[in-house]
Amino acid sequence: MTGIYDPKTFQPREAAGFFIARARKTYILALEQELAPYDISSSQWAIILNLADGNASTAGDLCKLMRYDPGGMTRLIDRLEKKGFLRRVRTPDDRRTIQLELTASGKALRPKIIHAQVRVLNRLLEGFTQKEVKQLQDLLGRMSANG
Amino acid sequence: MTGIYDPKTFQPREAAGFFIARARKTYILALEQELAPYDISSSQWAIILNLADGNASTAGDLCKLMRYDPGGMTRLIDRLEKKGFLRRVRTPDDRRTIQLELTASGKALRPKIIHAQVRVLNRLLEGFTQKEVKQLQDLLGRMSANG
DNA sequence: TGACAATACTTGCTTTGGCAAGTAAATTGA
DNA sequence: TCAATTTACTTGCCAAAGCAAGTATTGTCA
Repeated sequence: MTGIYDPKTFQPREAAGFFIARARKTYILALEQELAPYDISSSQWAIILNLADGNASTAGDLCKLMRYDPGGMTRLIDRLEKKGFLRRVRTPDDRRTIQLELTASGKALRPKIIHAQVRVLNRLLEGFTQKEVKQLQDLLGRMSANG
Repeated sequence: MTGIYDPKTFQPREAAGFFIARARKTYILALEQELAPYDISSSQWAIILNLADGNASTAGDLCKLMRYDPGGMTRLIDRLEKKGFLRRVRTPDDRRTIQLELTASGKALRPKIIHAQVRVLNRLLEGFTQKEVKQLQDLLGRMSANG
């Protein structure tokens, strides 16, 4: 079975990798602008959301979920804690793990983040049909599944 | 005209932004593994390629092309120069700009990078038809164009 | 039980990447 | 012409992210 791309004719700036990287950068930059008023960066909002939605409750959970380095996660949480968006809570049953709890101001960020994402995505997906969005997500999902 | 996503029903981990970010991470991680033997990181190979292919010849060119910060670019170039993959060359006609020239070992990286990308992309795109790849690139291209 | 391994997080070191301020050279306009 | 602006790069500062080594706690099994 011959592959999609051939090294002899491969043009980096016309391959899927390039398009993905560029779309991601476009998305991140737009989202950062939307979130600037709330004092959270493009790496911090994902943590807020995952905690708010119950996808994770510890640093370890977040690392697995986001394929993120534990060292970096510790420091990200440090900054979010310092900003008052979450707090670390030790639990007696396992004194190694530290539960993360959003504060009131942390919880208040969720709707702001959701709205920012919706605004940005709806703008970037202007001219797309629902079917095309579904298709895009499906194609990207299949790529990730191959990884 | 109503948008693609609605804040009331929006689920971050099932939206296009999430799929793009995940696919990009999958791609970057796989590519980094392939390129590890050659001592270049995921931000350095793009510079080598763009210089090798004549898409850029100065730091400024690279910044525009990659939407990259000039400060970061200076230091990236520092490291690539220290590794011996390129050199800075002042030209008399405009003494502000600094031409970047790949060394022999820098040029030798191009085919390695191309092959690594092709290997990775062909693996991640396994099960895709040519048409689907084209479609993916088209959808992502339209997103970026909206940005 | 008690040594050893596994788990969960932290810290140090490095690269990456952005912002802002700074320097040097070239361009513009009164 | 020459002061002011623009351009091109550099430097300092910081957040982000990965690797490796370290600490504390829990789990395992001989």
